[in-house]
Amino acid sequence: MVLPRFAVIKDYLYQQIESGQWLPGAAVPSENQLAEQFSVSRMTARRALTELTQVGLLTRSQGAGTQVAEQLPTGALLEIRNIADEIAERGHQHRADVLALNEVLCPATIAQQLGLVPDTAVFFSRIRHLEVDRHGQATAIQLEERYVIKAIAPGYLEQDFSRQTPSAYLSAISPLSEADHWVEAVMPSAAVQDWLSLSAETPCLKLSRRTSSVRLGKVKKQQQIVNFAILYHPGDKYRLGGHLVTGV
Amino acid sequence: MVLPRFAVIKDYLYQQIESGQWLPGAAVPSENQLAEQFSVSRMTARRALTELTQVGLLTRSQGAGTQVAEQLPTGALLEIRNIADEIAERGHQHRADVLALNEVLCPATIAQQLGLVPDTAVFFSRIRHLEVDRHGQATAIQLEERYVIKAIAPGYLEQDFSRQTPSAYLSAISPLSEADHWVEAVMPSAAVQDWLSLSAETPCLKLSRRTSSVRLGKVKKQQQIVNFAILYHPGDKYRLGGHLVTGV
DNA sequence: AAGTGGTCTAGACCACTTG
DNA sequence: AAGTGGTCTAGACCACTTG
Repeated sequence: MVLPRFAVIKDYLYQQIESGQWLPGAAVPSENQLAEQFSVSRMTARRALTELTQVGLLTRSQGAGTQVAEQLPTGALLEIRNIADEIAERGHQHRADVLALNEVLCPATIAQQLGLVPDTAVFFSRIRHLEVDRHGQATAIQLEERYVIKAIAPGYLEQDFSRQTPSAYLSAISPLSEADHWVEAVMPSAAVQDWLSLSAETPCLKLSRRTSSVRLGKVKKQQQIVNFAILYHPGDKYRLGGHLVTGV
Repeated sequence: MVLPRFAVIKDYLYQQIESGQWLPGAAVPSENQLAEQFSVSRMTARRALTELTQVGLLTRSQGAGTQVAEQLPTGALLEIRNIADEIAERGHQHRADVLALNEVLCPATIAQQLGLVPDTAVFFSRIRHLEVDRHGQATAIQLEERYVIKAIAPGYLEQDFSRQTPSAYLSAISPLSEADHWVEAVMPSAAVQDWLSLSAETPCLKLSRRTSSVRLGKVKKQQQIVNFAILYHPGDKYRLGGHLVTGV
């Protein structure tokens, strides 16, 4: 197995750091030093340094040099999957019941998230997502409540969300987006219990998400809040899973 | 504001995709075509393509060309922060009470996570993390139960975990690591209620994490499971927050 | 056979930080 | 003033996919 030259240098740097030979904050050889040491061009040495910087192992600054990054295991990441994909991956069927799809006056708490004044008219959808197994047994695993800025998706109320999820529809409309989200453990309200067929003692995983559409300008980034969604999951039937480098 | 040439090309490609002019799966101009179109060298055009590929906007394959990536908003990410950092960021004090620090015979459920046979001896720690505000008011926000492979950290039982978190200690010992984790909503057991001073009706956010130490070999990656941790958080006093591109 | 992306070179000029 | 990283060029050779 022949590694490209830049990969050989990456390996070398990686080993020095992983083994603890180079501690966080330590100076790393410069592009020119590595180029000479490995008999490659500066561009090749540079590539090794750049790629390790991109994954967070090194920090670089013009004029000052390259260092081993501080505090590698700062934060781990949890992946939030699309509910329909997740179900499909388990080889099960996804079914969506549209419980509500209308225009509402935005409650104050939601208005705050959307950057609107309370009682502004917004589109609202409430959808129950069910997982149907091979025997036809259906289990409710997510209740989705979504508030959408009207101007963003004028045709929202005309969609058939039992066929395409609101998420898929909105993605198609504003392809690239940015999201803030957070997770809490809550006891379900009587209404949520009813919609998800839960007992009063089952806690829920509540995922809140605010999405913005992003447009990269020449100078600055323009953001436009698109929607706010609250996703409830039965605590005993759903997990948010993840996998990523770093974190103990 | 003068953008570097590769950034101008990135902007152009980004706009084509963001505006929907180029749909997922569509062919993107080749390196040579872009080089000519923007009057730059192939390496510069290549850089624009490479960087957009790294963030997942494009897919490339040797011989076949470059395409707009399918299913951009596939999964969002949630960041899991280190509890001590999080508290410090809010300008509060972190306090850790070591409730247990000893050697135990590994319960079957934990053994399965660690890849051990049940009843193997492992190190165990149970720590209560508290947030102390400006008025000296302390609130328990995390109960950490951790099972550590003995060979990985022989000195584990001698550490003072009220001063340095187990996470920080283990990071120092095996600098680079990889983790699987998942989040659930659960009702706390009587013991957990007691340790976190919770009422019986408060649900908990339960974060489970299995960490492996990783060594990149020339040919394959070697993994070594390091520890398994369960972190309980009061549902009404704690949120897992995140922010990242993609996802509606 | 022609075109694509992947690797690599030996130069260049620049902005920046450091002694 | 010397060294660093950031950008860029005009070439080269290669493995690979496609008509």
